[in-house]
Amino acid sequence: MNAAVYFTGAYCYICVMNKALPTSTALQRLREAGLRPTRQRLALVRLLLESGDRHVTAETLHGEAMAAGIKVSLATVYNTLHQFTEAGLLREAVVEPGRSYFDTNTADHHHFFCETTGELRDIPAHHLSVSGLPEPPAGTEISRVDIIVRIRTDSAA
Amino acid sequence: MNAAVYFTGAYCYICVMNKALPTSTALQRLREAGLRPTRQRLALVRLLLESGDRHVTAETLHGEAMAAGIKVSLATVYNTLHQFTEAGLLREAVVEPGRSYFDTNTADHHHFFCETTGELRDIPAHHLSVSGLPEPPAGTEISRVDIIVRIRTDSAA
DNA sequence: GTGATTGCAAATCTTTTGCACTAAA
DNA sequence: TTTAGTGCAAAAGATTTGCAATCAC
Repeated sequence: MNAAVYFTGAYCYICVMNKALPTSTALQRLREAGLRPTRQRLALVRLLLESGDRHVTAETLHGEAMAAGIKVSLATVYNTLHQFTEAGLLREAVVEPGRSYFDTNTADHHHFFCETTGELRDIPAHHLSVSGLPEPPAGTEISRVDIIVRIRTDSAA
Repeated sequence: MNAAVYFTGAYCYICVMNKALPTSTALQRLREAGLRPTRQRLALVRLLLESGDRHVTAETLHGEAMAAGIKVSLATVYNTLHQFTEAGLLREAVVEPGRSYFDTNTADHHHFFCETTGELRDIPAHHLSVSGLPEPPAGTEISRVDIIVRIRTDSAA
């Protein structure tokens, strides 16, 4: 990788990269997904995957990118999140009307959603089991079962 | 109830009412909910509760009201749906980003959601059981568990 | 009458899209 | 080059809000 390529304007891309996912891994992920590794995608993959399971909205990820000095437009963040989701790098979680969360955990799992704070937390699928699921209506097949455990902070009077 | 009160302009409110929930029941529901029984609320309660379990969006309910000759603005439909939900007459179901469904079934239950058609169908809670639910994070309590079984029509090649 | 409710239109918020420009291969 | 990707600003939806007019009590 050529440092010069990533040194743009007022910020040093390398500094951001140092703390993030190794470039090789990020590149590999994009290649596997069949997505051209552009500067923006590379930066977003690293932000997303550098730490463990994460839940972001387009808005929050865009904010992080800005804070890290990465130049990327909100429209591109939206587009990229959807491309990543289609490519299987992310999963979309629908828990609130009017807001989409994207989840870096693509394994089978479920969620705690705190109605008070808006925080989303994973529940590994192996913790849970559902029984008594009725047959899906004729002519349809199950694509996924989502369980959302809605919680709220104890009402401390 | 005074018929004259419900005879407004170009349509006969009574005609609409004949096929719907008895007025007494609709009135009672609103009274129980502490909501002043206005013409619009009365009409919407009846549309919502006249038949069994229903799933509506503000848009679809507004369309039904229009078709039935009931004068009500979309903004009022939105406001009313939320008032009904707060009052426990309805439940909100979040299944798709960018669209809120309201469910006339307020009993404990879950959903099939068809990704192909957008159709929502109830699964009575007694059909299902979930085991292995982890303790909610400290300081929080569970308010509800939502299970969405996402289905799609068989991919007939 | 008096305060709650409604309608309308404008505002807000999230998300998508069109198109000229830029960058990867 | 050649084509994919990006940024911006405008558009598109869904939902909410402000305020004057209207309605229930």
